[in-house]
Amino acid sequence: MVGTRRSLREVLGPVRTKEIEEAALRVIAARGLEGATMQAIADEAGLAKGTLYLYFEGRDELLIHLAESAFEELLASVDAALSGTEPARTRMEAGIAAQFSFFESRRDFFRVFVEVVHPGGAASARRKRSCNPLYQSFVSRFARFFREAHANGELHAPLPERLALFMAEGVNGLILNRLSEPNPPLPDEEVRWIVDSVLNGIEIRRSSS
Amino acid sequence: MVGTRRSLREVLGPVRTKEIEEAALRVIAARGLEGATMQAIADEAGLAKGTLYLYFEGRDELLIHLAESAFEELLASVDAALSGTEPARTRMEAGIAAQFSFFESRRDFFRVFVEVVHPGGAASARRKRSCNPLYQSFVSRFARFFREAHANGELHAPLPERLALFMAEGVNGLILNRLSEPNPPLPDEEVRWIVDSVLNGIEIRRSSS
Amino acid sequence: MVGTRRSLREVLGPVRTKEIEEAALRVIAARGLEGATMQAIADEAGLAKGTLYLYFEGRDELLIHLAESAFEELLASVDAALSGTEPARTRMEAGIAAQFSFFESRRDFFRVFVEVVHPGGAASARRKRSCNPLYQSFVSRFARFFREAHANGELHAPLPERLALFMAEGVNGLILNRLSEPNPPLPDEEVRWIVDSVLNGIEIRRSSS
Amino acid sequence: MVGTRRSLREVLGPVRTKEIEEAALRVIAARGLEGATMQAIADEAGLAKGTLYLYFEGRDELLIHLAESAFEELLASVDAALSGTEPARTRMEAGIAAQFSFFESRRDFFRVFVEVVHPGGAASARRKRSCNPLYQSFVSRFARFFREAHANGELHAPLPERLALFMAEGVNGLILNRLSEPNPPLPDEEVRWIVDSVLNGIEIRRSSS
DNA sequence: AATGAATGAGTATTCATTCAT
DNA sequence: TATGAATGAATACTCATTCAT
Repeated sequence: MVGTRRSLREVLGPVRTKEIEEAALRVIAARGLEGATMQAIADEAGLAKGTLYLYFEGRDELLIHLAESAFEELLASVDAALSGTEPARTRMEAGIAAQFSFFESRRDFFRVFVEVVHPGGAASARRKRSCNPLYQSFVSRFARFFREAHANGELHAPLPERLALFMAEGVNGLILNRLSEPNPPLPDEEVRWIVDSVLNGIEIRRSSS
Repeated sequence: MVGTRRSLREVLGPVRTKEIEEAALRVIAARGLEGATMQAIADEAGLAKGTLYLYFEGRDELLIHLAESAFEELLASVDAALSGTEPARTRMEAGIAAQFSFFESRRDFFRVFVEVVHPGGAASARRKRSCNPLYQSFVSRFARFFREAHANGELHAPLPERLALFMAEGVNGLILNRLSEPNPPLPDEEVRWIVDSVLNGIEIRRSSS
Repeated sequence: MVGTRRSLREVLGPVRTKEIEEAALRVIAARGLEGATMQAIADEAGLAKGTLYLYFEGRDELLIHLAESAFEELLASVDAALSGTEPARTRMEAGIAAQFSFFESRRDFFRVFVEVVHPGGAASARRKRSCNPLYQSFVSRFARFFREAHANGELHAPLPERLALFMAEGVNGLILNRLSEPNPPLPDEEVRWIVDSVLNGIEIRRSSS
Repeated sequence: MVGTRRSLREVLGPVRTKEIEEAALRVIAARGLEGATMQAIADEAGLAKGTLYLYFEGRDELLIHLAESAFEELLASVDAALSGTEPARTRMEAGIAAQFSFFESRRDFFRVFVEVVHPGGAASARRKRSCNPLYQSFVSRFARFFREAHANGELHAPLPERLALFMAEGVNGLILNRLSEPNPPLPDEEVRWIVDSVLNGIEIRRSSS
């Protein structure tokens, strides 16, 4: 009995936490990051404003936690995509496709991601810099992939970290752009085109016959 | 003499405008975009709050003007770099180097750039969406370059706009990253590496003997 | 008990609203409409500035609500006075006495009344013009009275709306004047004198013997 | 020569003063009293903001002076109308007609009149109470008229000051109302109706057969 | 005498956070 | 645990007034 009670509490906490996070996500989707006031989140969650502070220290912590939760998903799906025994090209396509689908399915969260992630961005005075590691760990997945493929002799990637960052940001730019495009191409096509361009290069080499 | 007097006054306007812009830039550098309150900018400029409103209609206009001023410089230098008769590789290196040096010399402004430019970002509700064209015109310089090089047979760039965006964002990512690196490589090296990677591709093609 | 608690909360809203309105009234009395800043009202109410916004959407809404609340009282008492079966003279005296006592007991609010009511007044750009109907409905009570008395053959009032307005403003002028008079006559005397003058006329008609 | 110079100065002062007052009047007409900022008045007058302070101590003094100037006109025309040897009814009609035409020809100024004149009105904290006398002197013209007509045996006006005030305000109410009427009657008709009502009274007296 | 750049106190309003219930 | 009333610091913006030129 006592055990039941205790576990109820222990279970309720994470549940409420999740509810609040999801409410916050919906609010951000609808009204932007700036419009995501504590009141708006509380309303959306069907809770009182003060209750939010029982589960999060404050607004900043809530947003950071939001980003972290989302990132865990992203990392998991990128990891799954990049690992395996297929050729590097195949895995790279899968990894970037994962990046695409993550942000496409949460396009509204994308802005939070961008803002929370870029260190020193807008509200950085308040927000802890510690959000950065999130992005680092995302990028570093690709970096590891490049490093291994380089070691394998599959890819020529002597600067895997930089390459990973370059790719990640370039892809993000494309995804962001898609948000404002009326009829963007299918994600898969875009992924294939990116990977193809980067792997093959875009320079036309004249055959010295 | 009278002419001198008059010109003094006429000159003061642009000077103050510039002073304020520079103060704003410094504040943004130190405290982020959100921390760039009118009071903080006025303090930094050694002026009274109200004085700012003699030169700018309001905060939004000031920030937009800031971005525009900077962009004009960027566009001019990118244009100069990309035009010419040298081979595509050379010009591309020059163009990206221009992008590098622009942001390296104004690294603090980078954030404004990013935020003002990305439509829908944090404070976008207030800001006019019209800032977007700034970024568009920057990217479109590279797009045009790719389109022409594609027509020339110098590059394989069937989707020049997307490629330009991908490159621009990728490069921005690298620049941004440099801000937090203790000892970043020389910009020129980094530029060469990027261009090389993109032009040649990173896949190692086995000779089919 | 639980019911008591709940009703406590539900009761607090109107109470606070009333408190704020009364504080606002006091401030207006002491410092004029323009001096009735949100800060001043909050101070007078013993509340924080922000609290005011929990009960009123903003300054304009507060002032309008103030006027409306007061008007409802006025209308009710004028209605009661003008209706009935007594002779027109008696009811008219009662109606004007109601107008008198309303403004005498709230002399400080009089200014709000005047300003809020007169369309196009000072701060009218902000305020919705819709306040006007308040005054209209007050005047129209007298207009109806005159119209009916005219139909009855009790009074000669072929232009009841104009007459009502003329009377209302004339009486207001007298009330306003009383505010600065050291020893104004008793309201009742003044009312009788007004009604007498208007009903009998002031011209001395010589008997044509 | 010296004399000429000096007189130039002496003449310029009043001229500028007049120019500024007229500019102020135009601004008030167009933008309301609250919109009559020093800048707006200066622009309208084709002068610099600072110049206004050479002719008026400040905004309040300017507005008061404005009211005073206008009142002098009003008083003169009312005086002319009320004096004479015609019967009281005729002179009273002329006096009220003067009041009508004054405000009809300066309808935009009417609001200033109302606000500046009513002691304790909106901005009264700043404005000196001394504006009141303006209104007093206007009203007192009618008061004197009633007193004399009472003494003459032409009118029954035992309380001439109150009657004058009552009439003045009542008439003002009608004028003000005309501002928002689409097709107000001719002023002369309205004047005749008012005077007739007040002189004859509106009560229908049954003949005691 | 005339200017207009500079000032800064003052305004309404927002919202993260606290705490008594 | 949950509430939501209360808070007050912070923000953008206005405008009467001053004063060096």
